[in-house]
Amino acid sequence: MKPEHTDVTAHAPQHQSEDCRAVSAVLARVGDKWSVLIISLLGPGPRRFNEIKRMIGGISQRMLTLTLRGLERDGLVTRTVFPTIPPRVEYELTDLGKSLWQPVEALGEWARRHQPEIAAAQRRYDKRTEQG
Amino acid sequence: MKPEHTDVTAHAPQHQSEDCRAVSAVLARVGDKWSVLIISLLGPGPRRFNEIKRMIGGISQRMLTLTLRGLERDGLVTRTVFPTIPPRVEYELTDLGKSLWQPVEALGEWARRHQPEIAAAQRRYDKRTEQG
DNA sequence: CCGAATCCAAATAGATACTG
DNA sequence: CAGTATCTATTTGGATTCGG
Repeated sequence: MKPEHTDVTAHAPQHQSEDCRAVSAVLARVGDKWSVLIISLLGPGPRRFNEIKRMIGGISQRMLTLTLRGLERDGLVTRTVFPTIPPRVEYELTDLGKSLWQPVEALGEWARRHQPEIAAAQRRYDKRTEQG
Repeated sequence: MKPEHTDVTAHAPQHQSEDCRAVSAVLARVGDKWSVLIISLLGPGPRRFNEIKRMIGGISQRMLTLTLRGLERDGLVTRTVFPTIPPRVEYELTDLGKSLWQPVEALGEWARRHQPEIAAAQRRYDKRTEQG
């Protein structure tokens, strides 16, 4: 394992404004394959590990663990262990996570509305460029 | 090269709702390291290749080319070649791209506001977990 | 049930050199 | 100026096995 966590201030070395770097770094973190999806799922309330796994469907145990750890590290979700048998772990958005949920949903809304346009644009592009 | 372009409908095989998959796929595409940053930069108006490169600062020529191609394929930016010497190529948001610019800016706004909180959360987490 | 550890394949990103 | 080509390093992700 050892994800060797990245620092939100690390990325993008040179002439950028601080703002630009900060935005870029946060988005690089939150814009991985699963984070926004999980944040979106956690919006309505807390969820258990395998519950999230089932809802997403295409994620491996490993990636779910890694992604949740990352979100926890960023202060976006909390992880609560119930010492029962069998064990039970719940993940829930923090206040910070909830504040992120809103712009994420806005983006999700956009994606739902415009996904057909994007698919159409891709088909046009591919048709034009497949030896055209 | 050969990026072997991904289809927005490709991703996430199983039990998800169509919506969930669509959102996930669009976000996976747009949520790479540079796309949102470029969309953000292109909001105010068209830019030339090296202009974008300088503004971002930490991007390689190759990745800028690939990212712009992807955005063009998705119908989010247009690429206009001016047949002058030296050559000049301008990139500009399409209407679809402009409609995406708004939620992207919302996310950027969030990132700017909360970046210090995230950095702080990361420090706390790292301190707690560095052999704690 | 909720993970951690390990191994391995594939996708991604950077450096460099070259071209119209 | 705006790319393309190639080669390599790094990152990422899945499959599997193991443990509390």
